[in-house]
Amino acid sequence: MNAPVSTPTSAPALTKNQSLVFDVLTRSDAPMSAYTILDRLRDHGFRAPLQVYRALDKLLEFGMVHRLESLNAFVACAHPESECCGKGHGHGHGTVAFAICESCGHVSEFHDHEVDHRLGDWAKARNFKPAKTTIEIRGLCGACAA
Amino acid sequence: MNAPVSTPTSAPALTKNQSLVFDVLTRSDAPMSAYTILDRLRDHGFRAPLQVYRALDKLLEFGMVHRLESLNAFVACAHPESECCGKGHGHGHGTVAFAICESCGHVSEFHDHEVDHRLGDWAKARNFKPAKTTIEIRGLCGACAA
DNA sequence: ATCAATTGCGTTATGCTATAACGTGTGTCA
DNA sequence: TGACACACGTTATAGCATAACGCAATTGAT
Repeated sequence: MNAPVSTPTSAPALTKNQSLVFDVLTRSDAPMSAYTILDRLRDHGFRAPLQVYRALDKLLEFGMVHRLESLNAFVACAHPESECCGKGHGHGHGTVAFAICESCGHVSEFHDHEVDHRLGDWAKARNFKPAKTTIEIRGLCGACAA
Repeated sequence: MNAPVSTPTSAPALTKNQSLVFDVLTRSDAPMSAYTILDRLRDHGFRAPLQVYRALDKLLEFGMVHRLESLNAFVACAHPESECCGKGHGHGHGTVAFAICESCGHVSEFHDHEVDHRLGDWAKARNFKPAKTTIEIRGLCGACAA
């Protein structure tokens, strides 16, 4: 009863908890902390942080959700589906960057090949093997800076 | 008695607590959490986290210490003193990037003009006003990847 | 000189973020 | 059918960070 339910889509099948967490994040305009997600899902039977963290772990693994390190919060991935520069396997993009507005909370997700390459070159020159790269710009978005 | 003590150097004068925290970070090979710093300084009279956090806030403000967002930890700034590309005011560098080895914990701090520019251009094109940019690459350093 | 503003400090209490450790149920597949 | 993998639920605990109080010392304008 707790196994993932297969769907007609190409995306990985999500379990009930994973779907609930993903839906909440998708509907949100701003990043959400795990505990805020938990509160949103109390009516759906969520009682403990682990239920959220376990779902988030899987969603992160699937590339459907990103963690914002400077905020200790999470956002649904903004890439529609099959964006540019897949890494070969199914899910998609390479390193992604975020611009986070400290006034309205809005987050813009973007990708820059050149930045990716420069960081990759730096690593290669030093035999550093990157596993995960975080790029987050905090500041004021156009609307709030006006 | 708690005021900063002036020194013959050009760096900002540090208070006793600030010096203690900075010294501990400087001597460390790896990033340290605030609570680890606290434990190292119990013998010097530190009793509470706030003593550490307050010192860290100032050191961050002075640009003498960096916070690693993906680790919730802190490192002393590796820039000797007057590196390239100061931002006009005294303390120094623009955006800095970190390569963090997940095996040995070593952190390399570096700067890349090109990356800076690309991210700056992205922001400018969207009227986004950057306040602070975080770039952290986690992976395996040359020594550990071998 | 003196008073107000500022800054650093110490303490207690609290809140937010994340994981350990245990046991249950279910689907898969040899 | 039994071993395995995986999702789940629960309780407890660990780790990171700040609020709110009050005191001491320095600064600097009057």
